[in-house]
Amino acid sequence: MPTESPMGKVSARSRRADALRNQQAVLTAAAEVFVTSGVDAPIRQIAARAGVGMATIYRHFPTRADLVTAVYRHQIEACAEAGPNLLASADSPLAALHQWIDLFVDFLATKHGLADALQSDTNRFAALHTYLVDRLEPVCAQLLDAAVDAGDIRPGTQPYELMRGIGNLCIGRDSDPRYNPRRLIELLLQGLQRPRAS
Amino acid sequence: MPTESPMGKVSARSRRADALRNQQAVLTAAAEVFVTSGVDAPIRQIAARAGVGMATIYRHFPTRADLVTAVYRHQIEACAEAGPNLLASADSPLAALHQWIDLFVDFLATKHGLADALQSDTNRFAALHTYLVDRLEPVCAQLLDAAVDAGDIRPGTQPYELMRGIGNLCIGRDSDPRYNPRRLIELLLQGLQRPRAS
DNA sequence: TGACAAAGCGGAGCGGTGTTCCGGATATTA
DNA sequence: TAATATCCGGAACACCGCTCCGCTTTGTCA
Repeated sequence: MPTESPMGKVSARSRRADALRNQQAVLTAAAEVFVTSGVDAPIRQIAARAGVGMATIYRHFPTRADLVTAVYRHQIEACAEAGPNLLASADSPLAALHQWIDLFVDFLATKHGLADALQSDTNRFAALHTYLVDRLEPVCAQLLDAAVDAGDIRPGTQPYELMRGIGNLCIGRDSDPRYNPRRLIELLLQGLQRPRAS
Repeated sequence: MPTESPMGKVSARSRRADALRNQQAVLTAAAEVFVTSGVDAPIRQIAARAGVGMATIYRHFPTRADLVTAVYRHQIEACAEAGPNLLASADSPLAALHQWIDLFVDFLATKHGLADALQSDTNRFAALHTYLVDRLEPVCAQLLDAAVDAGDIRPGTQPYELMRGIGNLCIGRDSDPRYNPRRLIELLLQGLQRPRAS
């Protein structure tokens, strides 16, 4: 008998075996489809690849955000855990912040259309947005605070705003070779380092 | 007899009067609908408000981008013309750049979902993107060059990248009170002013 | 003025997508 | 094995972008 996870996130208690199998199949299929067709791929396509009906997907993942969150949960978790590690290993808090933002950008940039979907005008993907913020904002805040304490950057920047700005800058990165979000993010960090606007 | 406009943009030559009336009705209706429902409002809705069929809209504005461009052409034009004027009237090239970017942000921020749509992953709105860049990039380049020549900002920043970054930062501005794109844009400009990263 | 051709119009219809619903299949338990 | 709670599949409905074609309106010319 498996011990119940504290959050009960994927608790196997009293669930039929085929339901679990299907949930796994959906996750695998979704991960594959997202790579080629982006996170907005039609549900029918994911269902077909997983060999299940559409209702099965909706049953396990009521909103698209739930599905996307489940698919990327591990990578988000890894990004969150990297924060404190970088703070311990990097040469300076500022360097740690730099490297962590690089990780964050890598995550967003390798997911076809993820950044685009995240900041959409409506609240599609609201659940994913919430999860991402809940998990990563404290990490970003810790890195920011450390850099401020070390005198590397000016105080006053809100972690939520910074993360969201970085996410926004990553949108549509591959639609034009003239646009490279990393250069602008670098500029943003330069702005943070400026000691103080008189 | 009206003189033909140089670009032939809305040339009235050899067009039926009802066609012109309808085109105007569509533009008016679209402008109204965009305010409440955003630039992604269903074509049917705009058609109903204008009192025309959907085909009439597609006939005058083959793509959605054409319609949006026509609706906002005057404002884009005004923003383009403001560039040189600001350069002449502001205290410094840097101040002119600041003020012009403020205008640009005002334009984007008051259009429900415009920024969102502009940078979408696919090339919906490609025509609008092209028009905006063609018209505003030279203006932005002129302001940047002047600021560089005056020694106000570091060289090397591409106007296209800057404009696009600013546009991206304006996405989803009203979905969370914690997010204020202007603060981040200010940070970006601070980064530009930093004399030189060693 | 009146008729004719060209220009323009409207909305039904097609293809695609999200989401729901329910009769039927399946796993689990006794 | 039989009973039942659980779960499944895809048909069905709603909505949207876009096209197509029979019909209407307009401008023109005798």
